[in-house]
This record gives sequence, C-alpha cells and structure tokens, in this order.
Amino acid sequence: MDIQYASPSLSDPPIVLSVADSQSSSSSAATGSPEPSATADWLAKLNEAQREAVEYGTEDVARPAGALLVIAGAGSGKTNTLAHRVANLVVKGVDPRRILLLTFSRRAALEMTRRVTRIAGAALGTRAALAQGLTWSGTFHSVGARLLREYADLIGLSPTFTINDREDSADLMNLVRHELGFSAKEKRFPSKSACFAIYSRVVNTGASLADVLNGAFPWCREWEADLRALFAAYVDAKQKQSVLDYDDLLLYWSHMAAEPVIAADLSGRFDHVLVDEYQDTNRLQASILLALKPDGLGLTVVGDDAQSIYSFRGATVRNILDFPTHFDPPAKQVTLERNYRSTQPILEASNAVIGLASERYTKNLWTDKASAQRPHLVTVADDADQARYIVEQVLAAREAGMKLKAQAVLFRAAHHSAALEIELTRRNIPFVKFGGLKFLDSVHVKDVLAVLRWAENPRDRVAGFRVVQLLPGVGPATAARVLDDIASRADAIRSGGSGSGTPDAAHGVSHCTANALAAFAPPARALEDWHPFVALMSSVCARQTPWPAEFEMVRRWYEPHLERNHEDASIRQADLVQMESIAGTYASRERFLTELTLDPPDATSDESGVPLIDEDYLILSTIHSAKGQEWRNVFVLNGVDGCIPSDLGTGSEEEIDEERRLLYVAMTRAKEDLHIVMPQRFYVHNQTHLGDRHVWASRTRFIAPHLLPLFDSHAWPPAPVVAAPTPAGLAAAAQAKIEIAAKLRKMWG
DNA sequence: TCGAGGAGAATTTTT
DNA sequence: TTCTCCTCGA
Repeated sequence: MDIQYASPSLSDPPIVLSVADSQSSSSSAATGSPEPSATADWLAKLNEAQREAVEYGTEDVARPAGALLVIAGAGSGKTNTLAHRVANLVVKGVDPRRILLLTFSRRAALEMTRRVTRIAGAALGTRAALAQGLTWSGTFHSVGARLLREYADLIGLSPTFTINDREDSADLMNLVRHELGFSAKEKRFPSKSACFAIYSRVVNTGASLADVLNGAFPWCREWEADLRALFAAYVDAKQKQSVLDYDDLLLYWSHMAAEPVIAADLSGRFDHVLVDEYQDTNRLQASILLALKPDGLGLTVVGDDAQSIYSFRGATVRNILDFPTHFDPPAKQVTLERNYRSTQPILEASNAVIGLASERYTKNLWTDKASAQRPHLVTVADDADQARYIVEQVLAAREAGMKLKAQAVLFRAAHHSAALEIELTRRNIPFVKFGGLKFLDSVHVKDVLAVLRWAENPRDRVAGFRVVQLLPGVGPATAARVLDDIASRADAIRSGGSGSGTPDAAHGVSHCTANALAAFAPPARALEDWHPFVALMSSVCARQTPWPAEFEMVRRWYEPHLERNHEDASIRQADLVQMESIAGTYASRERFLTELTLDPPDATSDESGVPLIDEDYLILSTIHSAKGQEWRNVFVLNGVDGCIPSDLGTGSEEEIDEERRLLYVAMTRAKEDLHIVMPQRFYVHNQTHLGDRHVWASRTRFIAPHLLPLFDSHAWPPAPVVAAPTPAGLAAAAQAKIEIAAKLRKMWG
C-alpha cells in the first residue's frame, strides 16, 4: 500500500508507453485515426460536461492548455471525471511520472491511482506500465515531504529531517514555553495546544498574529507579545533540531518554489498538475500551486464551494471562487451539476438546506433518480434511544439485504458516537470508526515511535526527552542534562566537519548519541536499566539491524517499561505487535515514520479488535472524514442545535455557514435513505461543578420550519397503538374489572 | 530531583 | 470524565 518511489533523480528516462504501440497491439478500429470519431468508447459513458472537463486542452499534450476549474457538485462523478482526465492525458502520451496529482487524503490518492490504472488500462489494453507510473500522487503534505527531502541540501535542510505530528509539535512548543519561563506566570498562559493552534493558523492563513488572536482566540489577546516571542523561539528550536511540523512542509515548499533557480527545475518536472478538493486548500497551498504553474498551463483544480468544511485549518472558499481570475486569460470553467448518487427527495432536501446559506452558490444539482421516500427526521428521547433507533434500523435494512458496509452513521464530533458504540458492542454488531482519536496518539505507541524518531534524527529533542524519561529515576532535569551532553558533542563535530545538513554530518551526530549516552553517569535508580538502553540506542543509531527487525528490537526493549508504567500493559502490548506488522510493510525506517505521521492509520484498536477487511461492518465516521464517500443508507446523529451547528462554531456568520455546509455534506452522502436523528434531551458533561446535567435540545436551525415538508418527520419509538375497543371486548373488560375488584377484596378477606 | 497525588480546567473537525 | 499542571513528600 506504500507509495512507490521513483529514484530521486531529476532526469528519469522517459517511460515507454506510446499510444501507437499499444493500439497496434490491440485490434481497435480507431487505430491511428485522427478524426474526432476516434474519441474512444471509454469516454462514451461520461456526460457532456464531464467529457468537456476530461478533454479540455488535451488535443496537443505537448503544449498544455491554460488553467481549468471544474466545479463539481456532490455526487456528480467528480473522482471519476478527474480519473478520466488523468487517464486521458496518459493515453495521449503524457508520461505519468510527469503528472502531479494532489488529493486530500492518501485514501483518496489510492482510490484515484486505482481508477486511473483501470480506466487507462482499459483504454490502452494494457495496465502493466501504468500501475507504477503515477508516482506523484498524494496529499500536499506528503508530496511536500518528498520534494523537500530531494532538495534538502539546496535549501539548507538536513535530509534526515523528521516530521512532528500535532502532539509532538505541541510538546516542543511546551518545552520552549518552559525555557522562556512562561509556564510560571501569575496568570495562566495559554495551554500548549492553544499556542500551537494559534501558530498554525497564522502560518496557514497568512494573516497577522493580531488578526488571528482577535478573530479566533480573543481570550489570548493579552498574551500577544509573549506569543510572538514564543513562536520565534519555537521556529528556532525546530531549525536547530531538524524537525518540521505539518505546516513547515507547506511553508518550506512554498518558499522553495519562490526561489527562481529551484522554481524552474521544480515546475519543469511536472507537465500537468491536478488538484482534488480544491475548496479545502488554504492560502499557503494556493501559493504553492501558483508558484508551480504561474501561467496556469497544465493546471486543473476540482472542487465544490458548497462542500468547503476545513476553514478551521485555514482553508478558504476564496481560493476556488477567485481561481479563474488569477490567470490571463481567465481559467476555463466547467460545472458538473448532474448528481448520480442520491434520490430526488434527498437531493431536494439537501439543496434546500444549502440554499439558505448567506452566500449564493453557483449550481443546482439535479438527478433523475426518483423515489417516493423523503429523508427521515426522527425525534427520539435521548442518546440511548438514538442508539437503539439506529441499531434497529440498521438491522432491519440488513435483513432486507443491505450490507452493513453500505450503511454509515455520521456525526459532528468524534465523541458523539460513544453511546452508539456501546450499543453496537453490546449487540455484537461489528463497526469501524473513522475520525477522532488515532491510535498513534496513545502513549505507548508514541513511546516506541519516539525511540525510532530519535535514532532517525538525533537532534530531535522532543523525541529524546521522551525516550530518556522512560527509564525509572530519570525525570525532566536528568533528561535535559543528557540531551545537552549530546548536543554539545554534536556541535563540536559540526563546527569541525564540512557543512551541516549532509548525511555524513547526521551520521556523525548519531555516533554522538551513543557515545554521550555511554559516557553519561545515570542517577542511581536508573543504573540497572542504563546499559540495555545504551546498547539499544547505539545499535539503532548505527542501523545495525535491518528495518522491520529493528522495530521488534525496540518493542522488546520497551516491554518491561510498558509493564512498569501501565496497568493495562497486555492490551497496549497487542497494539505494538499490530504496529510491528504495519512496520513490515514499509521499505525503511524513514518511510515508515514519514508516512505514519502524514497519514496515520484510522482505526483505533481496543479490546474488540478491528474487524477483518472482508467481514461486513457498519461505518461510523465524523462528517469530515466522510468527505468524498457515499453509502446507500446514511444516519446523521444529533441533528440538533448545539451539535450541528456546534456550540463552539456559532460565533460568526462564516462559522455558521460552514456548519451548514457540514450538514449538507453529511446529507449528500446518502444514496437511497437518509435519517437525521434528533435526541430531545441532551446530556452535558463537565459544564458545571455540580456534575452531569441535561438540556433540552431543539431541531437544528438549518432545517427551518418551511423546509419540514421536504422531510418525513416522526417520533421513535412510535406511540403504542391502542386497539379500538369492540363491543365484545368492552363487555369482557367490564367483566374483568369486576373480577379484579373482587380479587382485591379477597386479598384481605 | 522524582513521581505520586490532588486540584482545576476543559471548547470540534485533520494534514 | 479526563487531562494537565502544580505541589509536596520521599
């Protein structure tokens, strides 16, 4: 499942895959024919707009045409269209390795590669060469990481840089915060994650610190000067340690692309750049694209302004709305309005919901899939009933022949599904949850990864700090001394050696780790564990053990520490064993660490275990993670004010509109049946010191009263049906009453 | 200098 | 409830 990497040379030999070759080997009637009728059958299934998007500017692929913007409504065959376009380019003779395909997640990248391979394979009558051809397909972040490693030497970056995920970045921020003495202020300084969130937002939106504080973090305004100092020190620390955070992958890329010398080489590598989900890119990402293709030649972006749901990450709808005018002449625009996914009633309700947005959208989806079933708007008493309703409906649908996998439950926040998960477990219904906590976030996984990260990049202070403190008797103070020792030795080498940042220097620094650890006098309590630790680190730093085996070695070393520190060691142990099998699928330690940070596995493994791939299971997903997916039967949890829109996201008009789009995205995932469930009573945790309490919730404001006719409203469980009494029944009842009265008297008589 | 234990805060979505 | 931070005892 790993992305196959071509050798990092800038001059790959051209791939052998000419149209003439493959067509002469097949018996296609259109062989070599230049007429329009040569438009192959494989495009025949597309509708007119899709076809326009696929064929635009591909008459002469040697001279790519100007920028193309495809506005693709929900369910309009967006992925399919993009895949056809890529396939079409390849069929027309573009070297697939010179196509850069940026998708939103690696899941999407895999799906795209799969489809392109199939479509182009069918068109060409061969699939062999193609499977490995589309090498530059991935998320902005993962492609950025690859490019930065290739150009590292040119831009003064160590090629062995490691990537911090959000937690690690927050930890580093915390270290810096302590060093600056901000933790000891009289009034409490913003928490480490708040600091990091502010920093990240500034980077991604390109706005000023003051604006970000005012707009999104008003309660931190008083700390502006301190935050500025903190961020400066944070950036400094990252550079000293050769670590990059997520934002750096984009930031370095964007700066790199702005350097004329590198820019020429960089944009020369790709004839065509295609971007999926363009509505969810931020300013920084847009600037990268413009730097890659300043004139827009060969640039295609696809997106839907109505599905922009990532503004919290700095994404801005303006990117897609303003795209055409960045170029001269303006970008060609194609709009896909025909929906192939949902039934007419579902689409009508969804259109009505999005139609209430304050900003007008550019398209109206239509379908010819008629159905008599309107979306259900279901009122239930509380969380528990909501879970029972869903279980009942899911099972009923499955009885009727709909697989569990064809059904999904969507929710705003990961914890909304807690009650449902309990009910599903109780009823023995397998499910897989997407979104929310990644299993990389658990302590034990992070511990093991920290050992590997530290070995990969000895300057990574966060990793080292964490690893050394695993030993009993070693706390922050000792850990800091150890790391300072290592750093001073490394500095000595660096100042004596050639330049920093070369692999040789990095290798030298690895030696320092082992030497410094060996020379360090550990505190008495750590004495016993120190030697095995030094042995492990020097082996790992020197790469004495080949890759997947190295993971096992680290895991075995970690075992006793795991048992000492955690009650539930055996469950955590199982996670690590599972991790080890994942590790085996990566070619090297560096690939493993990078890919894992950029695209961590989704499923959390608790005692119940992850269902096997071929088993049938129900999908649980946050709405964000459901992007681009579809199911026959969709349940939306907590369709009430406070959840959608979230209480936290109702500050400004824009935020409310984003929540509205979120509901729209959720609704348009449904192909046949849609249930929006509204618990009336809502338990609120941790709000007051008095413990749990509940509030009465009302229907989400996005389904305004005048939209109700588009839905099928009912309550669950249904009120018990009282049979109309018949004369005979009444007579019997009268008889019974008398008998009861007699019985009651008799009790005491 | 560690590390256990207690007090108090906590805002949701993801690369 | 859970996590994080701080204090205090060893």
